[in-house]
Amino acid sequence: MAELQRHHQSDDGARARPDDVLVDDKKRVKRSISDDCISKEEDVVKPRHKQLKRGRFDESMSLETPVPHYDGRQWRKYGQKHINKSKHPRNYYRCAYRQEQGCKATKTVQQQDDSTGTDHPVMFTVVYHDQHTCKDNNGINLGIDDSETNSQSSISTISTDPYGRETPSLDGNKLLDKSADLITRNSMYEPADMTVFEPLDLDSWALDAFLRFGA
DNA sequence: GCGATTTGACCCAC
DNA sequence: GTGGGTCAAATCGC
Repeated sequence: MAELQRHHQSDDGARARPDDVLVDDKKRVKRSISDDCISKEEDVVKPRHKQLKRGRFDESMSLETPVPHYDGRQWRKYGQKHINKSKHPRNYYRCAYRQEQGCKATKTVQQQDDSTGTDHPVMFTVVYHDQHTCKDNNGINLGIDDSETNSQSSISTISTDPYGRETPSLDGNKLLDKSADLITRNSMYEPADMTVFEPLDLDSWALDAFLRFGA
């Protein structure tokens, strides 16, 4: 179904973009300009954010979950990338409150290659980077620092459990809704077999996610 | 119309 | 040189 929709969309997209060539041309022009006059362009166009790559993150935690989106946070997708030797693309999400509150939390979600069989629920590897420094809409700090009480409060505030179908009390939780919904439907009655790969250096944010999935 | 998502390009670490 | 994380314009959907 999702596949059909995707095809449908891409078909639509192909049809609905009579100016594809134009767009490409624009991009090409833009690129060639920047190639030709790099320094000049950089003066005019706002400089690209410094892109820090590997080793950027001080903290990260990975886990396997059939419901990568139900972690009680609001995430905004900012990228998708096909990863070498991996069947499925990796999706990149950052905290929805990044702009408002400067929350640096990000996560990557990648479907596992061997999870496409009918016997097992679709499993995703979710890697969380950095910690939430944001507060949710209720002004409750979803971030870390005070570990126990904080994780408690966030759990009680956002009683999210894919199996209980209680989602965060954010009516505008459109973020990630469709895919999350799909994924959840696919797997909501399956046991969540969670594996934490890293030593459990559980800050509350990690603990929060961990508890949420019924570790 | 606005906000979210998609997607190709860019850029840096390895 | 390659892989992978991020950006940002274009597009989509409500």
